[in-house]
Amino acid sequence: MYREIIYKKYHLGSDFFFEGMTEEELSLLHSRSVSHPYQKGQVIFRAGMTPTGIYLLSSGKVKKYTIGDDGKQHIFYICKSGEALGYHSLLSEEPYADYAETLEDSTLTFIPKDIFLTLLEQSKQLNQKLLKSLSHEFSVFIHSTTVFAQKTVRERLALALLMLNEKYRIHGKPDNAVEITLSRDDLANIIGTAKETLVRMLREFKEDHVIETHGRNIRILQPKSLVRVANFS
Amino acid sequence: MYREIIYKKYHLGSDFFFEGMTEEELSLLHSRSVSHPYQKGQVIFRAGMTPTGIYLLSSGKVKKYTIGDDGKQHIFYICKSGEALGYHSLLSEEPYADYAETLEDSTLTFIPKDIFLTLLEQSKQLNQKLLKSLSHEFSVFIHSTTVFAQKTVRERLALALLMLNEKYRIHGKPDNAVEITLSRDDLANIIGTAKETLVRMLREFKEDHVIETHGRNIRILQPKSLVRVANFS
DNA sequence: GTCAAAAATTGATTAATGTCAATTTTTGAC
DNA sequence: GTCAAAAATTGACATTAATCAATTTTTGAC
Repeated sequence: MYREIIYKKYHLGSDFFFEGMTEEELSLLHSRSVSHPYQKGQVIFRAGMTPTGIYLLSSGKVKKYTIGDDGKQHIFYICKSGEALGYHSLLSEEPYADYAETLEDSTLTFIPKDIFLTLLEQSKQLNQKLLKSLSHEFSVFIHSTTVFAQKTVRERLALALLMLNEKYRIHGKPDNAVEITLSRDDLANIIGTAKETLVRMLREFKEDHVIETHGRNIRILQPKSLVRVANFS
Repeated sequence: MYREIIYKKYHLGSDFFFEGMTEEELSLLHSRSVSHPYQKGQVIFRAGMTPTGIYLLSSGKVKKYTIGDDGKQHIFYICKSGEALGYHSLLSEEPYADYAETLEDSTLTFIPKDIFLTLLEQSKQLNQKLLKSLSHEFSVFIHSTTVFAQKTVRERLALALLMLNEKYRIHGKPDNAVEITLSRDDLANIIGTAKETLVRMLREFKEDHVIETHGRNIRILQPKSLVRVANFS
């Protein structure tokens, strides 16, 4: 049950954008799109840059973040394979508002601006999917601001772990095999706290046998305890 | 200078949706839209309800909020006249994710779902404006989450006051005549803190002659001091 | 496997913010 | 204007989380 809620409240839904297109549309899409490997830690785009197209994440993981006035990253989203990146600024005709950076070796497909806009012009379906997805994002972001405005660090950590458990789930493998691989700094920057505070709370969850760690990797043993800790409905 | 930044980072831009429409489109829009007065404190829609149309705020102010798991309001946006409400859930085909409630006596125009969707079907311009506005909202919300994740209560209060100063500005009146009228509870629920903490910080700002209060009303004397306090760029 | 660099962890302390319980002020109806 | 109810303010205290300074563990290149 909680899994559907996590999905609904944390997933942006930019996969599906290019589903159900006609042959013609697909061939236009592929005509000038290029696939490119990225190493772990490579920046895909930066805040302030002008977009020249959009990206599709074919494999790997990408963190999306802003950099606050004090220079610290705020990671507000983790993309997994299938999701699109960079369409907001293309559509709003504004420079990028955020940074995108790979968390592991990844493959991205670049779709040039003119191709994407031509497709958008031609495909009523793509248009509707974008409108629907962007409107859905609204609910994701107001949930997120509410969590930050009202929940404690412990509660936010519990929620983040549940969210990451879904992001790192591997299709076809059992639930309890999920390993969350993320630096402590990144995890702290997801929940908006100091690394030291994060580490202390992880230790508490470990002592309560809610999670276990192998090196930096985290495995969630009792998701339902996290739901309880998060005070989450 | 800071005023433009505040506008860019805090304004959703749903005014303009119906600008520049053809005579035909306008007459369709007006054919079945109804204007209706709302008293201060009336709820316009609630989270979980299914939308039956969208609203245009012709006069007055509306707070948009969620209710957190502990029952507290999180006010994430203040609408002023000209802005639209409720279009997200109509477009995402999901129940309302938030509450809308008038902060003062207001007038709202209701546009039924079928009219709005027909217009959307017919007007490429409306379609593009929605896509552009919804994408822009993304930048507003990630700014907002970053502020909550990284800034102190004092900094958030300074930012909220600057934002409200723009919202409560009256066209044609001098800047220093703006009076922010909002209950302390509402203001606390905007910045995500306890009412008592908010009151203490307001007192500090008062002692530093950055603001002055008349009853519950707040007048900003030195916006630039607030920019400095907010550590804001 | 080895080893240096990077990352994670821990401890001690300080600072920020929340909570609870009065008390005072303001508001809005009459 | 009057007055009760609602809202705002203040004080004392508890709790949460941040910071600073070690120390230990892990990682990744060789």
